[in-house]
Parts: sequence; structure tokens; C-alpha cells
Amino acid sequence: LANTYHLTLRPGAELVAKAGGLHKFMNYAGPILTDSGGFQVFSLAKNRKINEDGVIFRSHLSGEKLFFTPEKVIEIQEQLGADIIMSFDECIDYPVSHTYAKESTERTIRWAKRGLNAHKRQDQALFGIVQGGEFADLRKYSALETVKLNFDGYSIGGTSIGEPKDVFLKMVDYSVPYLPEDKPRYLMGIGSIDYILEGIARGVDMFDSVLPTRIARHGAVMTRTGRLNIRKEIFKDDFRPLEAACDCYTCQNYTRAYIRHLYVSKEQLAQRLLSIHNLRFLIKLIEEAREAIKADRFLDFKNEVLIKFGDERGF
RNA sequence: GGGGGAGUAGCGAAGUGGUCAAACGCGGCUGACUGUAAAUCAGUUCCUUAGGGUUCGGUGGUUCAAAUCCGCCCUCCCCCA
Repeated sequence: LANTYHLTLRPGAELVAKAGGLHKFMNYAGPILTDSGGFQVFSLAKNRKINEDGVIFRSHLSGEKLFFTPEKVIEIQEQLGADIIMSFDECIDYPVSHTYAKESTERTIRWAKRGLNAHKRQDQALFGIVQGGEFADLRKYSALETVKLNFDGYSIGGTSIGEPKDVFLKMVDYSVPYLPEDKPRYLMGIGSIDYILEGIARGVDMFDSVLPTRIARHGAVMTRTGRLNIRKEIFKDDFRPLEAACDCYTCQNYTRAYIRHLYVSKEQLAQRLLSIHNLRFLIKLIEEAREAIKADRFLDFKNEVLIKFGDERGF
């Protein structure tokens, strides 16, 4: 996953285009998705102003003004060249009034139309984003109106921004039933084990999140029996891999004791090794979920996984 | 043998009569992080039945009051011989 706002600031979409697009620039042959900057409307709320036409950002790096319209955001993403691109939206804060959520959600739908009209590169899939806050009527309205526009896939946005888990589940429950089964459903920004499994149980196909890499950088390791922090002294002479059953590069080659030593010594390699593990951990989880679905035993699989974590939250 | 300096919580280190259970850092322990302004942030770290109790190398004093002042002792470091 790459980001329109951040890549615009540095190194710039023109440069990425000149390099031949993100795949060539990064030398990455796998699927790439770019987010539209809609999340930065929420996360960088202090530095922006919203109007009907779009969002004016103040660059958090230089202070420079950047005007993002739905059309501009599509144009930038076409230059970046990801496989899947996102419609411009506003990720609504939580908690929020019904009045504001309605106003914002309606605007996001207008922006979705504009973005769709501006979209030229048909080799890229364009997804529309469902908003609506925590409100059932707005989620339904947002989903139905967005689906009417006929996007290549549908994203559920505005979740995991500080709301309690029951509210998160509500948001998903209020959105998914109105999204077609024959197009991808993407739950944006979800990365914890339990949230992913709850999403899959509700019919979601895709996820993305910084969680596995961010917590890895902070020393946290995802394992099937719960979360573990590599900083801890108990791992000082623990010469086992992070997780015995794991087939990742890190677990195949390094011990907890060594990774802890790297971490404590502030060696960046520790962060990379932990990130590799957490990413592989989640991908493996999804692979197994897929197998469980094929075998028509997904709910059992989900329960088995969550029970092993030792608590309801996952970790 | 002569001269000088130092001993404070797990470690380092402030504090030099009351506002000191004692700053700060490290280490330890908890916890957070979810469409990336995050190699970050928060809490905790003498004991406690939570009322309080016992601390600043040891010991004996001075004082209403001592980590802080005085005597003696112990240990360590540096310089000269």
C-alpha cells in the first residue's frame, strides 16, 4: 500500500511516473494499492481545510499548500500507477454528530462521482469508499449510492479510528450487506488478528494496515499464542525463533536472543526482521482462513485462532 | 611512607541542616499503537496489611530537625615516594 498524500510531498508523482510507476520504482512485482489521501483528511486534520471542491492541506514537511480535489487525486494515482486506486473521501472522525456525518458522507459520494468521471486508465481498478460514521442509515445510504456508481470494488472506510470494538463491528455490519458479492470488499486500515477475522466472517475480502509493521518497529511480535515483546529481558538467552511454527525468513534464520540484542542495540535490522515476521504471520493467517472457507469451516477456524490468543481481543 | 579524593535506590548520578522516599539518566516491569507526521508514546520501579514503616558505607554524637554538621571506624580511587 502506498499513499497519494505522502508520495505527493516526497518524491512527487511526476518523479514516480518518470521512473515508470511504483512497480518499477520500487522493483516490486506484486499488487500495489494507493490510498487517496482521504485518511490524511482525518489523521492530519490540524493541517487541512475541507470545502465542497476538495481539501487544502498544509504540508506537514514544508508548510506548502496543496489542494486535493477528487479529480486531482485520481490524476496523481494514475501517475503513481498502482493496480488498485481509491476514490477521494473524508475519513470521518469518531465520535461525530449525525448531522456532520451526513453532510460529510454526502460530499464523499459527490466526490466519488467526480473521481469516477476523471478516471482514465482502465488498467487500474478504482474503488469507491463507504463512509457514514457509526450510523446505520448513513452507512446504508453511503453503500447504496456508492454501489450505484459501479466501481471496480468497494472499500469500507472510517473504521478503527478510536471507536470501541462493538462500534467497529456495527460499522462493518451496517455496510457489508449492501455491497455486491461479486466485487472485492476492502476493509480499510484493519490489521489486528481479531478484527481481520471478524471482517472475514462478515464477508470482507481485503485488508491493509500499518499495525504489523508499526508494532514490529516497537518490538511487538505477533504469534498464534499472543503478543510478545522482544525487548523483554527474558528473551536475553532465548535461542528459539520468534515462533517455532513460522516459515518466515526471520524465524528460519534468527533467534529471539539475537533479535533482542539487535533491538536493544538500536540496530534497524531488528525492526526489519520483526516486520518480516509480522507480515508473514498475517499473510499465513489469511492463507489458512482461505483454506478454512474452502473447507466450509471458517467459523471454527476463527474461534480456534482467537481462543489460542488467550483473550477475546486477540492480543 | 607522604598527599589528595570518594562512598546516595539494581547501575550511573544530583542533592550539602527542614519543602527528601531523595531530581535526572540507564536498566527492569506494565501497557498502547490498526486506509503511516509514530525506530514512538504513557505508566511504574525501597517495604507496606496503604495507616504507615525503614533508608543515603558503619557507628557514636550535635540539633526541635541530619543524606547534608562533628568524632571514630571500614572500603575504594588518584598522585608522589
